[in-house]
Amino acid sequence: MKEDESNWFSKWEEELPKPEELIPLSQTLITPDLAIAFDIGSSQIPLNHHHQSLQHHQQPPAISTPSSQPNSGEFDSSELGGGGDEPARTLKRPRLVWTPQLHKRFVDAVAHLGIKNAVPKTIMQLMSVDGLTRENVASHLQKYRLYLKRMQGLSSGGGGNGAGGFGSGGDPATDHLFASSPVPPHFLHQSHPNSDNFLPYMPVAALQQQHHHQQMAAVAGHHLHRHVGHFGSVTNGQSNHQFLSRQSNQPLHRVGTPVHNSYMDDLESAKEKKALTLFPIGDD
DNA sequence: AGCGGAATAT
DNA sequence: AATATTCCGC
Repeated sequence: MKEDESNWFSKWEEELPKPEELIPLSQTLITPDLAIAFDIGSSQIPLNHHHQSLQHHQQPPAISTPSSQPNSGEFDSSELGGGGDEPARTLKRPRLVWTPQLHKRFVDAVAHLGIKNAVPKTIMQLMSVDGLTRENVASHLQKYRLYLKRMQGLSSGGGGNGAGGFGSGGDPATDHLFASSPVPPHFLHQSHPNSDNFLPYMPVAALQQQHHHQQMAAVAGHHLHRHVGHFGSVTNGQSNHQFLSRQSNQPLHRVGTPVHNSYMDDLESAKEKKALTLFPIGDD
């Protein structure tokens, strides 16, 4: 059984996002509106591309909520109410789409924090995905917990598979996303009573092993990034290392160039509501 | 005052 | 169904 742990751990190592994989992650959620609003158009953030990124929703009726949004009167725009068409700077974040990659990061973060310390804020920090909000994580976490719970109730046979397959256990319609990442065993067991943190030691070596390849990480406007420096030690004597930490600052070359992944493309063009899709690429 | 979490809304 | 937003207790 201890092999289990080392085993999943090895897996975990392997599954660590490689630099290349991090890129798409980092050019995430900043909408052009936001970028503009922040005047950080300097860098890049090409989101304005036809699909793949934000989307203005239809704005809700009431104009209320005037109090917030210090729009600094620049685009005073009498907002909706009368115009009611282009809510120019009605800043509203696009819905976050939890891609398998993102979810994986989420799971990894939770796994390493231990269920106990895995709270939205901490998870968010560990994930260090730039546009990610605590609310995003909280919402996802809620759903994820339900998923885990449901799974514990079942025979342990079919639950946490996921790698490559799905439907194992016979629920094809199961939570698509959740089934796509390996759920660390301990998740299903129990909330660890007192001796939390099982992680022996983060083989940071493994990370370092990645050597300094082209560590291009951050890409999007590194300006308004809420990058978290690092997490030396959160609260409890958890074993926090700086494993996932990277990206954010590091103005490497702009990668937003020919990274055109034509994937679903207009697949959803039919839809009115597009959501922020971090990275269309889907591998694991 | 903010956070975490369930409830509720879209 | 998937996310977001609200509500409430700490």
